[in-house]
Amino acid sequence: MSQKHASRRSTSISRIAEIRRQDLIEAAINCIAKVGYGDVTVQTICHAAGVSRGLIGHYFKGKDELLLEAVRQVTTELGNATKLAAQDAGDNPTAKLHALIDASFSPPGFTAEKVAVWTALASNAHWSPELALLYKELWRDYRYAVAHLVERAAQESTREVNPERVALTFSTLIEGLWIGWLADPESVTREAAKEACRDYLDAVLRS
Amino acid sequence: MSQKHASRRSTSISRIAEIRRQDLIEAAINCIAKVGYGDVTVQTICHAAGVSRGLIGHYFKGKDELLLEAVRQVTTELGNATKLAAQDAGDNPTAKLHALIDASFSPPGFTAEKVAVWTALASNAHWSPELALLYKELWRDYRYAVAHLVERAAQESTREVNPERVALTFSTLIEGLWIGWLADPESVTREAAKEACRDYLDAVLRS
Amino acid sequence: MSQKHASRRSTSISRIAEIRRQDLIEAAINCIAKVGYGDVTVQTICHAAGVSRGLIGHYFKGKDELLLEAVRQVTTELGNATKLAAQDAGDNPTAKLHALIDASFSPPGFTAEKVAVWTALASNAHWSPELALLYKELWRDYRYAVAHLVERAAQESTREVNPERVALTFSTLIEGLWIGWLADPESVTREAAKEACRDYLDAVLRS
Amino acid sequence: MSQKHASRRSTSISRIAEIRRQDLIEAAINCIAKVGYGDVTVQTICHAAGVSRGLIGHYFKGKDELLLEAVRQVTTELGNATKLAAQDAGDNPTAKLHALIDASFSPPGFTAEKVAVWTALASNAHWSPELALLYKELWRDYRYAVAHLVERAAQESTREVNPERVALTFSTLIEGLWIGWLADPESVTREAAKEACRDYLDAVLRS
DNA sequence: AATGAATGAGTCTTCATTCAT
DNA sequence: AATGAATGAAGACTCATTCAT
Repeated sequence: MSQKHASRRSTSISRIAEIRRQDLIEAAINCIAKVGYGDVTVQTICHAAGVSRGLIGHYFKGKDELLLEAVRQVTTELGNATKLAAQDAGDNPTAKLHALIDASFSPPGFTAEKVAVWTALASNAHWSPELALLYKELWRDYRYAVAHLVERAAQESTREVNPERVALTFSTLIEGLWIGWLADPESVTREAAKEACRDYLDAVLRS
Repeated sequence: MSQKHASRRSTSISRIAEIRRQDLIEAAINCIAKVGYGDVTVQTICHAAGVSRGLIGHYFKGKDELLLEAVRQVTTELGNATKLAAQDAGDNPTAKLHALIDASFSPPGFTAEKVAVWTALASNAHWSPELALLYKELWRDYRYAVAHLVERAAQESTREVNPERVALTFSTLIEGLWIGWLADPESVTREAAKEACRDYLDAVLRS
Repeated sequence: MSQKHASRRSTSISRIAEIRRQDLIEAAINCIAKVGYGDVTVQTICHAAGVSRGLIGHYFKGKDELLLEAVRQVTTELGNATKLAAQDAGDNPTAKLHALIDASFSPPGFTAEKVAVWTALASNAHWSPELALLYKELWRDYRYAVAHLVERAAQESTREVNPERVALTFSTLIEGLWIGWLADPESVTREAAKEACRDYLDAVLRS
Repeated sequence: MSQKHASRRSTSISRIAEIRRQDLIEAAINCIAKVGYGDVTVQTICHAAGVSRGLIGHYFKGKDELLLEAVRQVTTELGNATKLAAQDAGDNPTAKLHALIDASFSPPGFTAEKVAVWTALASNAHWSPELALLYKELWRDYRYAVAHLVERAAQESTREVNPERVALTFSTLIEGLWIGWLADPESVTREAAKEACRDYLDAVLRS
């Protein structure tokens, strides 16, 4: 009984802690999207999270760690949404690739917040070892999977393709469209982005 | 004689002013590339330019104006390099497009400094009206020209292409490769970037 | 019990905030008196208050707001001292006017700090909308009350007086004596100031 | 001949110098009136004078000296205007005193610029030895003269007056009205100021 | 666990002054 | 004589972090 109590209390405590962490992370994500990665402040985040300024120190080493965590979470969610979309697309590799395109420019993977955070990740990786590492690993895995799909899809085609290069182009195009959409949403609408990706894929894979 | 003297003196004075402005702009560009757009400080820039901190106020309204000017200069130089490359490529539209690709990933258009500044421009446009305006105008003009080239190039092909969409994809791919190269130079080498662009162009334009 | 605790804590917290605000305001007042309104710095004030420079931002929007608050407090205290003196003087309007004179050149209404701050108020109102507004309202109310007293006092006299004009002269004379005392204390002693005011009042009100 | 030339040249040079000094002094006066004593900058003054920033060093030790010179000039002009008015008023001491009142609130003695500068003088004397000295001497002489006039005027009256005290009150009232007019021109019009002074004088001197 | 008071380093900006031309 | 380029000190303000409660 007392054990149960203790464990229950500890669970509830850590649960609260986890909730607070999550609150702060989400607040950080929203703030990045709202004011830009470079203009996010601890005060901004804590205000958005509805907690006091000092609380950040209880759950994170500092502002940088919180921001890194926020980026990590966004990228994880993006990855999950992508994987899920691919899984739901059945066995056909071409269909899977098209599902990736769809998922890349549709919620929940594609949202203003996620794109803003991703843009922050991509554009700051060069000066931040942590972000750089995260960035490289994410694309490496993604490109590996895409290359595999392209390879399979290309077998149906008579054309000769370089799967790695196509994967690089494909992923870069998606990232470019994200960043372009953020900077100038009028020129890069979601539909236009999808069509651009589809066009590319069709051109590369058609016989 | 005295007129000549006066004019000579006034010229040399304004020349000094122009030189200092240029020094500061170049220092700003180098600083952006060195420490990142968000971490550039007045001190950093002035130290890089070899002048005192207060001098920035003599030639610019403030830090923001200097940074904007730096971005403007880089984009102008990039645009010039691009136009020059296209001009030198002769009349063939396809050749011109390939020249654009080459120029986009070769000095002097393509340098670490320029890519860093462009990345700053693209990733901050969403939160800065000035940068947003600059960004939109640059790509609008670029895409207009590329679309025209694509249209002409496509006439030789039997395929049906949407010049505007191709121009969007083309420009986005280049920008994505720039940003990707900055974030992870190992994955996106210059050659790989060029080949990715060429691949795309060939795939789209081939009959 | 827990409510009492909570309320006590919240009280003590807000009390600290109020104390700090008051500390800073008083330090500001002392600094104005010590170095002059134009030479007061944030550093000066915070040093005088025994706190760090950054603290000013916690309790005030900035230096200007703190200075305005300091002026406001001094004028309020001056007004209170004046009203209290008038109240204590009984019903006789002439006695009340003489009480005003006494209070105007005796502590706690009349101190070096208060006079310095008032001088700052009067001499800067022309270029500061906030100070101008404060200044006008203070004198308007004061003159209104004095005019009323003069009117009543004049009924005992056979002379004809213009209460508003007397009130203006009276208040201006007091202010002039304050400023004159600050600039040259040897020429305008407290006693001389009082006698000057009494002289004026007697001359105007005597039959 | 050559001597004449040299002397003429030196004269014309020093005349230019004198003109420049005067330009700067007048510009300083205008700036004090325009932006306030505390907000005057070297740049402001030199711009108003139509000369370059560095020129101030050629004619004055620094900003402080120029400002002091500006104050000195204004007070001199004020004194001259006052003396002239008294002289023009004939021999009657009462008439002279009324002439002083008139001159105190009429151009050229009374202008916005002069009042602004005088207010700066009075309100800063406490923290500036130079201004304090100037201030004291000016009023000392003025009060001495006024006391003399009051003494003579009082001989016509049956009342007993303290000339020094009246002179103090008189001068303080004028100063107070100047400062009050600057701070709140609506409450202290020129006419009201004159009438206040006349009222006081009449009340004190009437039998 | 949570607050917010407090700090102090860091940033931009202003400005009087100096000096080479 | 005059300019304006250049400096560097000093100012106000922001902000991440620490810590007592």
